[in-house]
Amino acid sequence: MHGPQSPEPAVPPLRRRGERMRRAVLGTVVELLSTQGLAGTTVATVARAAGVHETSIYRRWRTRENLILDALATELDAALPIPDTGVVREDLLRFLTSLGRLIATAQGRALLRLSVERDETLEDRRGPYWSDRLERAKVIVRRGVERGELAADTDPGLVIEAVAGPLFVRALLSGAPLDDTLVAGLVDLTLEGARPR
Amino acid sequence: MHGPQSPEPAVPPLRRRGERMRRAVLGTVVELLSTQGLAGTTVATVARAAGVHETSIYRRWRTRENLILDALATELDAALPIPDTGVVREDLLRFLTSLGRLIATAQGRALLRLSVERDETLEDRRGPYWSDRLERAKVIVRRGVERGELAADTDPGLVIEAVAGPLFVRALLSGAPLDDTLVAGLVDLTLEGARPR
Amino acid sequence: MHGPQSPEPAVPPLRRRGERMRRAVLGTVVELLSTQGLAGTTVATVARAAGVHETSIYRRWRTRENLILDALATELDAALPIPDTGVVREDLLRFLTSLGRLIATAQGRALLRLSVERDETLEDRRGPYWSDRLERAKVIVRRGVERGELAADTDPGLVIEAVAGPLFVRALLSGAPLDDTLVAGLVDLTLEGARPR
Amino acid sequence: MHGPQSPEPAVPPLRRRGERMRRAVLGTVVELLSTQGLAGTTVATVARAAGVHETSIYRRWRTRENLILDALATELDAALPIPDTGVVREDLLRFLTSLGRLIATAQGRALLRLSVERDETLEDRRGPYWSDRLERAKVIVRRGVERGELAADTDPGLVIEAVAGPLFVRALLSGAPLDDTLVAGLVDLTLEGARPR
DNA sequence: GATTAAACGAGACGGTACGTCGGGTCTTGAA
DNA sequence: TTCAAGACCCGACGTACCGTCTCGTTTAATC
Repeated sequence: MHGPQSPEPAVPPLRRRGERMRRAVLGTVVELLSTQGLAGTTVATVARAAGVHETSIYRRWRTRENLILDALATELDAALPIPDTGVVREDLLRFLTSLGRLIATAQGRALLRLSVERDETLEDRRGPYWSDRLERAKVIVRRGVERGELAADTDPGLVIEAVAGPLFVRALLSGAPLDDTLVAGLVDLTLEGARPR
Repeated sequence: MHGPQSPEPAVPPLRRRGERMRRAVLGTVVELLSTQGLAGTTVATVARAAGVHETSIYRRWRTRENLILDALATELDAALPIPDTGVVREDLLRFLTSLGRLIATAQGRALLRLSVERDETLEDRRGPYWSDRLERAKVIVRRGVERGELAADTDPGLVIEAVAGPLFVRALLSGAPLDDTLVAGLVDLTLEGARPR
Repeated sequence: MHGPQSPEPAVPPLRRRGERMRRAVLGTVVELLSTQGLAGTTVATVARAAGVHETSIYRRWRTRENLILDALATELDAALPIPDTGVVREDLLRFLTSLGRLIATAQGRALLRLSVERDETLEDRRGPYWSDRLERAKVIVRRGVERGELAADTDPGLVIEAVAGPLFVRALLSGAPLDDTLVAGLVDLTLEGARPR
Repeated sequence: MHGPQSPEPAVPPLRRRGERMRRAVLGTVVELLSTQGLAGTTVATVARAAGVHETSIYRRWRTRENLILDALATELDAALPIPDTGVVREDLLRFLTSLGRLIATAQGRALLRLSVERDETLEDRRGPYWSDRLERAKVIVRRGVERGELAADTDPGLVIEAVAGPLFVRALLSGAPLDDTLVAGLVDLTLEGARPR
């Protein structure tokens, strides 16, 4: 407040209160999602747990959906690094492993569900989350092509979808586990194909 | 009510009225799902549209979820044939095309979403629907292996997941289209692999 | 249940539950109005005190206003008898005294205030309450005219308004007391006039 | 603050900017009251229409009530002259006509309603407005008594209440019109009485 | 003409109450 | 027995105002 030697002299020190509140609420949301699940994460609950008034939440986020989405996006951002080991197989393995872990998280599952519940009447701001992450992973394939590891006409998007798709399906539909053997199997299948050699 | 000369002796007597009502309600549900979406398919709406009292629906199906599930399962059953052309590539293409069409249906999408919304507190009766269909498709791969078209150590489940997964992902998350080139690309990628040859 | 010898065979014995609830809620409203005042009579308060769910109240009365109005109208109906002693002065005195007492009641004051708050956007269902009561009192004047006690061209409505008006004004605006000397003064002034005789 | 040679010793200096703001806001309040009614005159509305920040209004008037009251009092003050023609009937006619016109105004009606809404929990600063005006009108009656036009024991307050009361009642409760024949009828009835002569 | 205290702009937040929606249960009368 | 009809319970969502608080900025009177 009085610090004259503050590192950012021109930065407006405003918005302190609002920012604190925002963090507190979003943190509470993520925590509740993990412990109580989606249905248990009601606005009233969040408000109480965060020590904030319900109306304040509605003022800022307008709807429960926005609130939860914001929480998840904020907390999950930058959680999926794109590896670059120089070997495409290794890159895909690491990427898929991270993705699998993310999906297995409480937050991951919550965001997945929300992404699916996109209502017709709602403009969409959720699908993009996952699409973006898959989009960014395409570079792994491109680098493999450049290095000659993969065929020149390989479709990066297709490869990423082929390896990542089953993970989502398992999480969303079958509930089957997402272990390392699955990941390795998928990567190898996609790289080498099922034909006998 | 007690019709003794009923033509079908094995059919449980009674239930005449109930059966008509059941069909009417389930049909209404499917129609509403297509036109109003999942959120718009409320018990009250269904009751009104079907000319039935809400209470009767609750009596029979107990919860809204059961109702919708029943409707979808009834309408969608046996809608996914497993082709057998003698060529694994062709079989996979046909299977995936059917699956894509099914998913693109209003009912298909509705069932998909419902399958995802499985709450922690709810015992699951939905995942199985899709798992079963994928399970049955494994035979396509097995036949390919037997014919020598595929490597002997090919994991049938893995192949099916690899080709089908992206379809689900697109339907649920990205909303990207499910066209023939996607299907062909997936099948070829999975069969031949991405390595240069 | 099956009572064939029921005394009122044609009367629908329905609505038992609803009626009990209605009485309980309306009674609670009147009581709260007396003790907590208008502002303290909130839907939530009423619901709690009546042991009824809030939404049930909204279902039946739709708005708080309707609820309170209904309560007051129900409780106050037929609370204002029109006397007929054969002497116009006596009739007016008694009528005014009743009216004053009614106005002084908690319910009376509440209904008065509500009657005034008639919003422009609302079709009116309140003004009539008091207008009706004044309307019915006109007969007192008419009988006085017939008996020759009052001038033949006396306007009954005018007389009633002249004697009753000040009571309302005191209750609504000045808060001055409504005692017997006021009532007597008003009646005599209206009957005899202020001119010296 | 202590300026000794200040021309107006009692007038507090400062407050130049504030005065412009004050007029703007109060004017807006009255206008909104006329067009939108009491319920539509919310602090936010006033602030927006007056081009002033909400907080500034709260700072100055503390509550919405004070604001509206201040607006009305300022705009309505000195709007009700006490005539003195030398003839009591004429004086009463003129006074009542002015009063009727005032009541019919948007501001008049607004003030009337506010006067009525005085809540138990609120100390009263409104009733006095109308009481004062009626109080001042008593002199009309007193002058009539002095001139011998009215009986010596005439109660001035009673006469004023008797003629003015019905006007308020019509405005507040019945919504009936306040025309000249009503005014004349009331005055004559109160002066001459309803007895046959 | 620079300074300084009061007033104002701006934006949250706390708090109360209203009204709505939808899922699910219970009771009663009638077929 | 089954079903129609109508309430009711219950929990959650979203909205509208009123009033308070904090901080930065302008304005206007004073030095």
